Amino acid sequence: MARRYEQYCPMAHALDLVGDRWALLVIRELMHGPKRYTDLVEHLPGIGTNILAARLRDLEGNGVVTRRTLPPPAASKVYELTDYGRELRPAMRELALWGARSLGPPTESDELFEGWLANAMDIVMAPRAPAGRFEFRAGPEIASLVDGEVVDGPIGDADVVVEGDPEGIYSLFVDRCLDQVEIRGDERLLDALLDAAPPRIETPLTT
Amino acid sequence: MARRYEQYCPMAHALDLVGDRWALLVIRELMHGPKRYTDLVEHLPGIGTNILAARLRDLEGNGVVTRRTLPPPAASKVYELTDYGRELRPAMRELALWGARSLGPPTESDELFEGWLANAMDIVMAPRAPAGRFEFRAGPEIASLVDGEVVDGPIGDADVVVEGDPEGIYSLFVDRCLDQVEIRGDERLLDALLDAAPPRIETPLTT
DNA sequence: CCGCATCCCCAAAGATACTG
DNA sequence: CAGTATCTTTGGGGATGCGG
Repeated sequence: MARRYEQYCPMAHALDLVGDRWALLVIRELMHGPKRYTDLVEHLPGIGTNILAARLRDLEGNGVVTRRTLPPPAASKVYELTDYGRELRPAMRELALWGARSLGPPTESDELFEGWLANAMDIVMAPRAPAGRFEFRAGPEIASLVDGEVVDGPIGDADVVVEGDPEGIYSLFVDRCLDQVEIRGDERLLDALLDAAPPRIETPLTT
Repeated sequence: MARRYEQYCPMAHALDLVGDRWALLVIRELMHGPKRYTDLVEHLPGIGTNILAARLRDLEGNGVVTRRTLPPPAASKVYELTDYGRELRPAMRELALWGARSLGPPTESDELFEGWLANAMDIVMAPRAPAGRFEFRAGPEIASLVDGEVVDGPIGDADVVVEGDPEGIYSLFVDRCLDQVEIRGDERLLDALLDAAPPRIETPLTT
């Protein structure tokens, strides 16, 4: 674990627990539910295996993550968040909302790892989404929102289906631009979703 | 600046901007208003001067901080948050609230730097505080809350004055324990403050 | 004094190979 | 599959220097 700040400050203490590099991204992955070591490696492009092992050790020691062995015959180990770890969701949501304001559309160098769409929807839109069945498709990536719950993959009986490339989805979420995506179904309900969970892009990118 | 994550994720992007070690603590200091380089060094015990310079450079490049030269005759340089930087407040508040739940009372090794009380009050209590004039004293450290605004130092005409040592203040804020502090004035108003902005300590420390 | 830059050292991160 | 071992690189911590 990285060195502690040793200041009597709630935020410094929070950073002692989850402020190390990669820690919050590991937690982001575990927000969807328990995952195996290898699953984590796949969803965290660029992380070294030793780093992941170290982070999981630290987070476990800090009471944020627990290690569990699945009952036989599966018998593989999974990592999952503790109750305390799950309570990070509001903080992560605010941080993600803040980041979204200067994120911009995906570029060449951005890794569009499996699950990016579900991740973004879960943390940015899910908490305030209206009731309804939404399905979003960005190339191979498909994620749905059912009454405020994010579901990986397609759903049947969707009220709205949105299809486009990552840039199109971005322009929809951030700029409310409907031109670069194909929309089938209840457009008003989609408007309600965009109204309820706006990424609130107010600040231009400065750099 | 540390290496970027290069993932298309709003949170990963936020961490690219303010996820480096010390960055959020620098921003915490600037939340109260512009500060000079040396003021920052004093309030961030343990930071290397080169690290602080690097962080300020990075944050400036990321559009979170600006550098300004005061008009003569002062002519000294100050750093202050941009509008975008100030918008980090909700994220920092949530993170601090989360951290507060496992912070515990101050220990020997915790540095009780100047301003810790005002900091904690500002980020944890100010956003939901009821109208009223509160003054808190923990040894040499005095901070006040006037209608939801944190003010350094004592105020005249306070509705409530609370006096105690850091442990006592902690037990008041976190455990609602009134025994270790001396309270003068309107106890009901103090109750309202504690109700409105509870640190919500629900999870026991696991380590 | 203020605002850094430089230097040295070590700990953590990255990359890769390998093992129970 | 789930990590450990090993090596290299990079950034942080601490002290000091130095121009404005």
